[in-house]
Amino acid sequence: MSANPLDPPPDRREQILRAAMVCFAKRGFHQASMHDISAEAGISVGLIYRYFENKDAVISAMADEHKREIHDVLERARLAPTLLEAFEIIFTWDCSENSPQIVSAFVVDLFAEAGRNPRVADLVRDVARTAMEGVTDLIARSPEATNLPYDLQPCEITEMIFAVNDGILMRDVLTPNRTSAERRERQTQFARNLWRLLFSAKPEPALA
Amino acid sequence: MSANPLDPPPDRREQILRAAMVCFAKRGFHQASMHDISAEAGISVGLIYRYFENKDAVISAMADEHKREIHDVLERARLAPTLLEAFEIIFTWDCSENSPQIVSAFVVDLFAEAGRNPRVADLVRDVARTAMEGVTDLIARSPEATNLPYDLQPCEITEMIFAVNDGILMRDVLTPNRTSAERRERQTQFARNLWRLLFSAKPEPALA
DNA sequence: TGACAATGAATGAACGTTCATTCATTAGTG
DNA sequence: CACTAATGAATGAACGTTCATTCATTGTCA
Repeated sequence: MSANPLDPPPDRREQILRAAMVCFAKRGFHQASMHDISAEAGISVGLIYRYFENKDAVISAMADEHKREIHDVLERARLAPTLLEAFEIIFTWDCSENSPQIVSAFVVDLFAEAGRNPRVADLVRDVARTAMEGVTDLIARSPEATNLPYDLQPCEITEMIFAVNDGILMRDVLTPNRTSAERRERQTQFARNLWRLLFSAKPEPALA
Repeated sequence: MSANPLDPPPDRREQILRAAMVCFAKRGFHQASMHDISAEAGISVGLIYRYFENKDAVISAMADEHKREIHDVLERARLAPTLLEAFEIIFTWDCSENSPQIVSAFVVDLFAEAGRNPRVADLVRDVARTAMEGVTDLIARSPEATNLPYDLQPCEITEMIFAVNDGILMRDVLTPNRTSAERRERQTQFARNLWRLLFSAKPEPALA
């Protein structure tokens, strides 16, 4: 039952954060108790306080992880060969195989928390700003976007992209029993549709 | 200090729900205590229990109010002379003059709660479904939408509209000190941009 | 007075946090 | 190596606080 002595010692911080993610997604920040988290992690309550000052510190650490994750997504999107593929990466970042629908519940809660906790709001705002700058840059560099439709500003396009992305994420919490593959499929479709609306020339011109 | 005897008797239910909206927006469902609500309403704690079975019933009643409000918005949008004006009504429904940024905080919290409370999820899903059917119908009847762009299905268009709308609402909690007028202006811009992307013919065709 | 509206102190459950204690592991010593 | 001392990760009962909920009491008006 006990760990093999050759195994590396468990990374408690990581273990606690993973358990906290599950509990927060399942019950929300303030309804998930420290006992829930310790039980999910398979450790004692007290041990959490060896690695985190208090419950708020756990929440902040998870927001930090979220920030790092978004950064990674942006990096991957930057490396995509076409703008459409970059879109697809951005729109499906939360469709991980091993954590179905946990991310969206967590992020919606994170925004709700940001609405009343200024420290969390600063963190989320910072992530949002960085991500939007990255995407604006992405669009500016792409050959697809040399002729922007109408007189839309680049930042307006970015805002539209993020609004759509966040909107999907928000609605996702209403359909909790979709598989990762289904969600990925659906969100890819959104990415394609938005890309066509924004950047592709009309294939079938209007009758006039 | 006491009420003028000629005044109509206060509608306690309404009074409590208004106070609850303020408290929920300020602190969230589960951090706002019944004492907070009673203080905000200027009544005693016990009196709340004369009008609501428990705290969950208050939350449900507010979700019901939200449903009725969305219904009203849809009705007003249906009466709008043009589709663009209908869009503007839909996109600015939460920009009430007398309750700045309270609505968005509440709705984000409502979605977060829906992610873990099946009864709330059912309610929100029901609102969402009705609203989307209404908008799909709105689009189908409008002369602007006789030539839908590309091969977008009507329901895909509706999903795009709601994603954008919810996305804006979600991001709104990050900028709490915008005035109602500023938010209205901003959201009207989104409505116009999306409308142009979806329904207006390209004024400047691509070089090819 | 009777009927109902309203109060707010009391209750007990649940929570975040603390800390005295345990014990496997490691270091020190001959 | 054998034996003991020191370490600090890990535990979980206990503490003080907060909260939703109850209900005996008080106020109001016909």
